[in-house]
This record gives sequence, structure tokens and C-alpha cells, in this order.
Amino acid sequence: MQVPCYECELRSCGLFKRITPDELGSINEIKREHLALPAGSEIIRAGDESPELYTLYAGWAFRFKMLADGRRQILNFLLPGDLCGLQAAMFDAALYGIEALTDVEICVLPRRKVWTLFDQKPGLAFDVAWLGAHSKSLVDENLTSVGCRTAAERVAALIVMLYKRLKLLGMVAADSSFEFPLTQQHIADALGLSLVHTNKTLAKLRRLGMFKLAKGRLTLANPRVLARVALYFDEEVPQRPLI
Amino acid sequence: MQVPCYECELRSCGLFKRITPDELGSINEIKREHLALPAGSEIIRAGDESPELYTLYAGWAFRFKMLADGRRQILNFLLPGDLCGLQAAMFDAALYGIEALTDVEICVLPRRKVWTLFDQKPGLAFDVAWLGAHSKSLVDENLTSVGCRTAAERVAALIVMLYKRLKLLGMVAADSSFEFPLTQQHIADALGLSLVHTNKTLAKLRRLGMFKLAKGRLTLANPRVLARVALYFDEEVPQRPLI
DNA sequence: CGGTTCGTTGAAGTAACTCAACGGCTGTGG
DNA sequence: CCACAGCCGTTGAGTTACTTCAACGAACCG
Repeated sequence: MQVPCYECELRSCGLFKRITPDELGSINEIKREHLALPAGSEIIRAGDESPELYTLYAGWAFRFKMLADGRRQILNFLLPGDLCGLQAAMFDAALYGIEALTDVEICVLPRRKVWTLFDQKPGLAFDVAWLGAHSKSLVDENLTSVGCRTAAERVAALIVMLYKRLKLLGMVAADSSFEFPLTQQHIADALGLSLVHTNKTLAKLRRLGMFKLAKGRLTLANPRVLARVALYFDEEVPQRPLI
Repeated sequence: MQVPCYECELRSCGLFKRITPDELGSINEIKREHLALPAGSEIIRAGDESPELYTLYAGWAFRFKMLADGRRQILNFLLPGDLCGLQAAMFDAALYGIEALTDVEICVLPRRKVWTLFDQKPGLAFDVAWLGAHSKSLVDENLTSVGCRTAAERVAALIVMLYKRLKLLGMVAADSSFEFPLTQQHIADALGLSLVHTNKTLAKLRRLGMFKLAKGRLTLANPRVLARVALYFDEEVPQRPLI
């Protein structure tokens, strides 16, 4: 347990709802480990029963489903502060996989202890439910993209959504640039597009001057314009709580 | 409050986790009303702040998002026993709409009272979170359909999924037939297909003998075959709890 | 160096879309 | 009673957005 929850950097950036020192202490008590995993690791494997709940402390990950014939759908991307495997912990088997996109660090919370903690600190139960609902709203948004938007609109929507989330995390530089570790295959699998068409769509948006992409870093020309392309009904990302 | 929770028909069909009489009594206490609404009613309007949480007692509904230019994506369908507006109740504004597909009856639970109830009965908080997670898994499945499957596979997957859910509710007859109130426009909007193509795809599956559809009732020839068409990794729908 | 992964581009094919028209059914109002 | 409008489903024809196939260059690594 290298990093006590008291000193969690995620907490200090104002990301989480203020929780009582009492609650924080309880979380710290059940936190079992702080693990580092390399890019490509499977954090949760579909079909496994997962005895643990994780929070992503550093790095990127993604949640996905596979079809019987091997096609893959990326459901959403996970950023620091996100819970991994809430559903998996509530059901008996995970219905999806979670893979580390970059090197990651995760905090391990034993499932049983989390549930018993709820009995003592009901406020935390609300917060966990909140995080689950937030993550669901990301999937909703992605489904809307894949179901309704054209290829260019989907790419724009994905980038804008990541931009907004990273901005809340303080991971966007002053020039509107941020780390962008996705390969084009990831983007294709998230948006329900072929690899080739994803490439051509990205090229088109780049030629239009919507953004630059070099050395794993994406620089946005103008977030508002891109949001317009994505046809957003301008809804804001809600404020976030806990863990 | 015509129907006390004690006598709830949903409860009697073994659908929900056994909860203590004490918990049940608490739910009954905060239940405010039992409302009947005609088909087409908006149960939740996107953008509204919703002071209430509902449970769908009878009838069908659907949750959807609209794009700026009017395109609609149906996120998932709601059946008796499902919660309406959990996300909406946790955030300050609903990010989606919910519309009654048939005439419906809903139980009204004032939002504030639900949260305070959690403090007294933490077990219920877990159950609500469970229901939220379950609903999310439906969206995951739908996203996988829209992102990965062909039109015929999507239609098959949708029908199989509804069949499985209705079966758990005891709403499937001995001949594998069930009420099917969706118009082709609903199916199209849920699957990210055009109306015309949805029609042609349905016709094709019908010609192949996968199912019959007449007078708002769908009869499945063989659920297993349809599941095969949908390319399911045979995952079972988990057992359900509460409210 | 050769192997691997990732990005790029051209060309040909197809699944799904749009447009358009029509038939059946239901409810409404003269 | 018929006339008419509105909704839903159906079908044909032409178009397009996206897919698949194939090949190649750049970067990275053992």
C-alpha cells in the first residue's frame, strides 16, 4: 500500500466530492494493494468471477465485449479515477473485459469488504452508484454515436468527449493538447468502423484543421468547432464524486 | 396508493431478491403514487431535473437520446420491474428521455426519500446499484450489436434479448410467443438502421422462418437458432433483485 | 538485419441509405 | 354511410457511405 488514500493525487485535484475524513479512513482501510500493470494487461477477463473491485489510479484502459466470431466492440474508455469492474463485482461473472491501454496503476478493493463498508457508511454506496451511473452515461453517448452519427461525426464526438473528461482531470495542456495513446484500431473498434475508414476519416478531419496528432499527443484547434461537428446538444459533464 | 408493495404482483413471480419484511415496509412507506399513463407519454424529458424515481409496474417504455438535428437513438427498452430515471435522479438534469411505448403504470418514489432510505437500509442501496448495473449491461449489449453486427444479426439479437427478459418475467407463452408492441421505427432507432432496411431485414428473417409476427404478437420458431444467428457468446441473464 | 506493429493510400465491392410510391387499417367528421 | 387523413408496413430503384482487399512506408525491437 504505497499510496495511502489520504495522499491520493486524484483527490487533491478537486475531482471528488468532499467526503468526510471518517469515510476516507474507511476506504483507506479496505484498500488492499496498489498495483502497476504494463500496457496490454487484462485487468478483467470476460467470464471470470471477479473477487475485486479496482479504481484506475493512473493510465488509460478500455472496457470491451467480443462476439462469437472475434469481432470486438470497445464500450468505453477508462481514465484515472474511474472504477473498473463494478458490474463484474455485482454479478457472478464479468460480461465484458477490461484491458490496460497504457501502463496503468490500480488500487485494489476486495469486493466483500466494499459491500460490508456500505452498511457502515451508506454515503459511500450512493457515491459508488453515482460513479456507475456516470460510466453508463458514457456508454449511452457512445451508443448514440455509433447508432446515429456519420464516421466524421463519431470521431469528432469521441475526441470531444475525451477532451472534456481529461480537462476535468487537469490532463489538458494550455494549448488544448493532451496525451492520446489510442491506436486507430482502438478508435475503429470503439466507433464501429473499419480500420481503413477510420484512417481516412481521421485524415480528413486533420486536413480540415480540426486537430493535429503527433507522437502520441493530440492538439485541438478549437474544441467548440469540433463539438459542433459532433452535433452535440450542449450538455455539460456533471461534477464528480468519490473513491 | 392503490397497490401496496406487499401485494405487488411483480414481487410474487419470484423476480426479486428476497428482501426483509422490514425493508419492504420501508419501500412501501416512501412510495407516493401509482400512476397510469397512456402510450406515448414522456415519463422523463431530457434536460429536466427529475425530483422522482419511478419503477415501471406494467407496460413497456424506452430510454432514448436525440441528436441536435433530430436523429433519435433508443438506448434500451424498459419492462415491468425496471427502474426509470436512476441516472436522472442522481445527476441534476436527465441526459436522456423516457417514453411510454404502451399504456403503462408506474410507481412513484420521491428522490430525496430514496436517498435517506439508503442511510437506514444500506442493503437497498446495493440493490438499486445492482439494478443500475443490470440496465447498463443491456446498453452494453445493444452497443455491441450496433457496432459489430450486421442488420440481420442485430434484429436477431434484439428479439432474443427481449425474449430472455420477458421469459424471466413470465410474459412468454408456452408456444414461445409474446406481446410485441414495437413499431418498425422503434426497432430501427434502437438498432441504428433505417426504417426501410429494418423492414426488409425483418421480412427476410420471417421468410427464413425465424419467427412470425401478427397482431402485435411475436412467435419464435426456435430461440436457440435465433441466438445462433445473433452470434451470442452464450451468457445468461443474471438473477435479479429488488424494488 | 528481418519481423512486427502501426499508419497510409488506391481500387473494387456491398450493405445499408434515400427517395418514392402504394396498400391496409383506424379513427374522425360531414 | 362514405370521404379523408394519418399511421404503419411493404416494395422497387438508384445512390452512397463504408467495407474489404491489397500493397507499401516508417518506426521500433530483438
